[in-house]
Amino acid sequence: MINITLPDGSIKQFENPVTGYEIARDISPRLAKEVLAVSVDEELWDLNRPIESDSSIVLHKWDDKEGKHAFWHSSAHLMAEAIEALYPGTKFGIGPAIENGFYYDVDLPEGKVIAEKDLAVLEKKMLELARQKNNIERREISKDDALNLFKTKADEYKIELISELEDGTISLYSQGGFTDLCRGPHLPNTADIKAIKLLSVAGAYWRGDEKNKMLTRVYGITFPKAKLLEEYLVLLEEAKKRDHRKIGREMDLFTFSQDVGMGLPLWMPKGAQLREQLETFLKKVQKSFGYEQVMTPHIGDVRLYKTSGHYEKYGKDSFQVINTPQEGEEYLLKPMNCPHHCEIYKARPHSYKDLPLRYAEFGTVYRYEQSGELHGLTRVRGFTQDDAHIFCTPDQLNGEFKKVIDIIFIIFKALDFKEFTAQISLRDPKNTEKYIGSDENWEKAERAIIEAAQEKGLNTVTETGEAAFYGPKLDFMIKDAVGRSWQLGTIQVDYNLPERFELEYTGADNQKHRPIMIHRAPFGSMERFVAVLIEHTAGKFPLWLTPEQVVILPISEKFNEYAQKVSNKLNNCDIRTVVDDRNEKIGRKIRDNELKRIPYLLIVGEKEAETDTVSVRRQGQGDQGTMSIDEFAQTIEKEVKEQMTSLYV
RNA sequence: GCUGAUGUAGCUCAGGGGUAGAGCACUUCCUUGGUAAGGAAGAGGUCAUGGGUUCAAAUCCCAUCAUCAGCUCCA
Repeated sequence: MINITLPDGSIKQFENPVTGYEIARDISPRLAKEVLAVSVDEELWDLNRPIESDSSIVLHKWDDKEGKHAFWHSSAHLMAEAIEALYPGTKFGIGPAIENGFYYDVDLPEGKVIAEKDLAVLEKKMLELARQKNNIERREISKDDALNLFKTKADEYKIELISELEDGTISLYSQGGFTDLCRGPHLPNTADIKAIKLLSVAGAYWRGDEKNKMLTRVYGITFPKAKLLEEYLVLLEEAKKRDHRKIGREMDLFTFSQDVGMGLPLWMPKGAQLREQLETFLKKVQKSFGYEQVMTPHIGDVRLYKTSGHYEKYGKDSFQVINTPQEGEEYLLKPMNCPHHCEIYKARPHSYKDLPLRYAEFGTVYRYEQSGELHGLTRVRGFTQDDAHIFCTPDQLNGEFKKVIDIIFIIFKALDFKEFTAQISLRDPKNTEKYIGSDENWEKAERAIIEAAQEKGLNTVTETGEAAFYGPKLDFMIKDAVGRSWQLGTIQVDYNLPERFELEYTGADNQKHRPIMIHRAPFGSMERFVAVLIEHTAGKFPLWLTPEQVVILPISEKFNEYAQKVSNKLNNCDIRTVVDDRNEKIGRKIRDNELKRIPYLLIVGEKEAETDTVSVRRQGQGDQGTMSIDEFAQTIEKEVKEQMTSLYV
């Protein structure tokens, strides 16, 4: 008798060894149809692998991660089978499932290439093979047998992988005429793969090491239903339409110039307006949390970064030292604001009564990024951090840390980021030379973060080895409107820089003590944040933030003067308004300004000019009727105020 | 940085060893209008840069630069 415990705690009993598929069928035929893989005591198994002892199981369908994973992993095998059929003699590297789909790295026979245009043929072959409804079968073999098998195929990649495996843990999966080394799990049959799209092909080094041979990597995605593929392709299109580089150009927000240099964004008036709005908002929030603005220059003496440790860690890979012509002094473009802020702290003696001190600065920093890493506003060489450093006592650390989390919550709420997770990044204990500072301080800092995150009830994941060199981090990742994840804000606890800079305060005991520093940037960088915001909103920013809130459209040039009067009036109420006085018909002006994502359009003609009114059109909602100028101004003020006050709740 | 693709007007893109193309945007004129494209004319390009091949190069070759994608997801 075998007892199978289901996730709801209920137990099913079976006489003989039973497979995941059989259990699903026992529950309902519909479930049996949909189930893709099974977790047996938290280990992922194939559906048709017999369970021989008492276990807890979870059945995975398409809608959970494990189900998709098995589906895509099998799809990778199906693609490999198709590649082997079309390009005999191909050697195979690895072919995992990834977040959205799968890839396979292959080494094609001499003289053969797979180009974008070949993907359609490959897709067709995959569908043809899937329709053969071949079972995917698992087989466990000894290490020697595995080695021999792939030696006959002369597949040095698989041989390399096998030689690193323990004997007794090696499994093969076969479908049709194709066999691959694989841990699994897989679908029972390739026939479940109904819709296939191969997305791209690119080079990738074997095991990610540029000293190794470059293999051909083919990316693809598959679905159990054609409709799901269609939806996915629509989503891809949508993501493409939201590309901040495209929208940034369309909306005249920012630009790049080869003559200024790569990765150095230029903010145009509307983009600058947007940034200013964000900065004003954050400054206001921070002020209410007791922050003080400071300002520091863009360069600093090399000694500063030697003290902080940045020079040693990043100096070689950074923008190089700037020398003064006469004295030969050495300066660096600042890659961080923290050393400057430490010097501000140091400029005066401090009592425990002064703490916490919270120094904030929209500080522009410059970092060398490899040319191939640059990407729009999300990866640049010069950017402005919404930086602040909190100097506090050990007693204050937990409270201060939690207050920073509150600020981040306010920002996410203000900008409608509803879904987010937090990542606790700890140091890699096996690789301590990557970090500065004592073990004791690291432990304290890591504990502080874990506790604060817990007390705030954050949904966290923990990654070891992802810490900054001077301290552990709590990073926030948001999900945007089309489901993509972005890393934004960061909070870091740091015991090390205060030590390196010999920061002190006098305690109640009249002794010198060392403050603790919190580094934090809720937006991360203004550049990156604006990019994410553009992609999240598709350029349709909330009213309080958008560079142009209102455009006035005179029916004909006869009413330009009235339009200008209305515009002046609204601008006096701090409503950002312009007049579209082009010699065009009203339909045209509406169309153009809707496409420019203007929230409110005001149509003014004879009727309105006579009665001091405006005809209001809300973006995407059409005609909203007529109201007086004052009434409209109040509506806007109210809407903005509601958006802003909801931010502080 | 490495691998590959791309680079033609402000934008989106066609073309292609022998006088540089379209649509949109822009300028001027006509039109003066009522809720998503009125009409006409015009201007705008050393075809990324530098070399080479050729009677002739925007086109073919090489190099450089930039942009895009991948190189981070590890059977």
